[in-house]
Amino acid sequence: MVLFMNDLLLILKAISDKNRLRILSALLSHQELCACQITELLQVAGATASRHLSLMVNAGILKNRKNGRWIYFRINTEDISLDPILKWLTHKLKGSGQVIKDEDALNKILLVSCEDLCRKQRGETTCSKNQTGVNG
Amino acid sequence: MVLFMNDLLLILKAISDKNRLRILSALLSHQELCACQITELLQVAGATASRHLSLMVNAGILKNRKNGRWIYFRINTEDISLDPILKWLTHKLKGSGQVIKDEDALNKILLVSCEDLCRKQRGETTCSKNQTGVNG
DNA sequence: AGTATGTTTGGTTAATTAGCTAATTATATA
DNA sequence: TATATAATTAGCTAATTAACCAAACATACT
Repeated sequence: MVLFMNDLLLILKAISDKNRLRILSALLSHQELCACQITELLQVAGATASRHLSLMVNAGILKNRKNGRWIYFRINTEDISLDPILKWLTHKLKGSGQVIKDEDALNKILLVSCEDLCRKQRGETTCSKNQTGVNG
Repeated sequence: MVLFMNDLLLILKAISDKNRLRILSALLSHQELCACQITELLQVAGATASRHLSLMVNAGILKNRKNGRWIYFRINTEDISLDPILKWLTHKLKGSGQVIKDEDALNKILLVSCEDLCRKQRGETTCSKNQTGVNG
């Protein structure tokens, strides 16, 4: 039960952004993803992905787990009050072109180790400088 | 089925704003409300309420009906794919202090005719100039 | 027809936010 | 202990958005 409308707004704002919806969609089908994998999927600066992720964690939608230098994110399944909206989103997202493209991209990303992924990202200043990678 | 993530984002953005969530909450318990009643509830300029309402109509969440000079808004119950999220929102909003306050305010607003409500609103330039009214 | 009036649209401003780079923090390894 | 490195935070800029007022539009009434 949410006593404050603001808590609900935190959740809603956390999912009403294209990149954050893409993160959620990715995690709906992959359980756990590293920050660097999400960075690679979105093709944004690592700091930007981190901002999105912490916003979603803050809203209670995601949880994270530290494993050495890597941090893995997953959907917060402990809060069962989120179940209905997650189910609704899953249904609404099914068939979306963006989701299909992301699924493809993710499968390629998952073939690369986090070490290699991060090394690649270190080499790039930002995604906007068109370089070939697992995603391009 | 939403083929474009953008359609879903339209819906999500339409409900991830405090004033729009208040509109939705009001319509979840009152079926149909006039633009001037919503303006009075939110205590914003008529133009501002109108903007919020048209955004929600555009997202497919609300429908409107013209009755003479008045325009009545209601939740779009024809799109049954919205049912799950409306139900979830209803549940999440239950007990919220803002919703309770709004419910009180609405009951007072509904005692006044739209004519009187609009006359009152015409007298005010904006809500910020503290005048006594059905809501204050 | 002309006037009154509820709502919407145009135009502006202030606040919010998503993105970047650079600096910092936290962890692993030489 | 020093270095390397994944992720976060700080600080900035550009884009978006919510609010206002004023003007336009649409409907009702004289």
